[in-house]
Amino acid sequence: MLDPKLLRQSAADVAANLARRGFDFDADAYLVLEERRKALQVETEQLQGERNASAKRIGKAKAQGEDIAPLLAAVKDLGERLDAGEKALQDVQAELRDIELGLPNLLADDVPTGTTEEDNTEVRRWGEPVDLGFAARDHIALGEGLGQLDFDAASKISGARFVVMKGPLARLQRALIQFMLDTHTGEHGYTEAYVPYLVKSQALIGTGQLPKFEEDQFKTTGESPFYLIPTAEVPVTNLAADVIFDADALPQRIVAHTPCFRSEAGSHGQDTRGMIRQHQFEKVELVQFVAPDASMAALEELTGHAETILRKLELPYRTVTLCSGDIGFGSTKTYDIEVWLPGQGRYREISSCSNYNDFQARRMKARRRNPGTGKPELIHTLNGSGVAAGRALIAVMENYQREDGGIRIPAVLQPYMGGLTAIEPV
RNA sequence: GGAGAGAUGGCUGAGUGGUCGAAAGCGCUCCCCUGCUAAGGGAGUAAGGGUUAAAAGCCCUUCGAGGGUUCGAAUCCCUCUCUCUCCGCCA
Repeated sequence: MLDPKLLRQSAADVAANLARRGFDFDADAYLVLEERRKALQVETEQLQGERNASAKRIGKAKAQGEDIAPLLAAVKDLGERLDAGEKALQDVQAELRDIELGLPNLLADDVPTGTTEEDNTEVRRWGEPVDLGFAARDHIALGEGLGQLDFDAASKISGARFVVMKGPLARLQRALIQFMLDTHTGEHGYTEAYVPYLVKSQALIGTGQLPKFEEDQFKTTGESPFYLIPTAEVPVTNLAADVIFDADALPQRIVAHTPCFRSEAGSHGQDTRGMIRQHQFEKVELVQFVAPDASMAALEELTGHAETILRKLELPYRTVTLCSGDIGFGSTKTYDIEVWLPGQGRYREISSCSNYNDFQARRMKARRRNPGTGKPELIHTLNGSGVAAGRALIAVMENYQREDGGIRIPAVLQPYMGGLTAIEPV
């Protein structure tokens, strides 16, 4: 959510910024509504003040044994006027809130303007795509060739966009997850967290998936349904909801491994084969709570933490700044890390690292005490994949494949694989 | 799943219809005093919002959440959520 004060005072500037995203914010309509809110609120609060004053008067009169009948008569119609005013005010405020919850975050100045991923700008590249010396297979051919990746079995059980893994390949994903968690906790100062995978709607409102992206979520039935988390960002970031951190409590860095559930509404036809885009996948997520002036530096740092994983795995990657048309709803600036996939002959997203500044914090009332004034102020939140485990598995398979269909195990993963150095074809 | 108890400010904890945003203690901040010295005294100390260019001031809201009764609700009524205790069941 954007600062309502900013919306009131600089609606046109906000509209101009959001226009870079291709988002149309009707500033004039908002301001009209805002004027109405102002009038109604002033009026309603005045009536409330009257009610409070007269109630006090009646109380005093009664205590002194005076006749309160005339006082009661004087406030006879106050209740009705107050009810009407409060109702009208509530309606306008709800309308304003609906608009505000639907507004994306303001873009940082250095976010490139563009419309599609073609317009993202590369900021750095690490490693060189390896020349395998033979025709690279994709992860599907490799996994099925090993008999350890089974899309048919998954489809029988759950349908499209699921996978069953078996044997060393299943273990390899687990190894990747353990390796990532250990690296982030051991070397990058993150605290590991285990969190719920089912959350209330309020949590998704806090991080920005709701109300706008309802159709992307899986949810349970019932009167107050649970939502399946689309990313650990949701439960982890909401740890800061309604919290006022002590002045010296930030930054906080939290890492969590969770499965992620996405309906992939609107992505029909995209990546239908293989396990690039699944309804269920594993991810290690990095989240940071930082002081308001520290978030841009933290974004660089967090992106570096994710990159470290790929470097240790010796997977070639490039890092891009998402352009205004490709960046996510709540982010002010996002780096995507794209890993080289020989089977596809191109770089594919394996991590997305975003600075939300106070956008999520305002929605979930995540604050800290300002060290100077002692007053509460909104913190900044960041998150990034560190990294997507399913896609990391694909990357390892395709980059470490041998001509015979076997897969070498990256050195850093071997301890997690019981010393295994390769997955051998049968 | 059954029975019971509870939810108040950073914490402990009073408060069963009015002068209560809320006693007292602890903690914290500032000031003063000081060889009864890991002491004493004083003042301050919730959050959000409106009005304002901003501040001050003034006002509004909030005692788990929502609804109701009332001129007036922390206090009465209803619904819900959560926590704790006991029983049952269970990874």
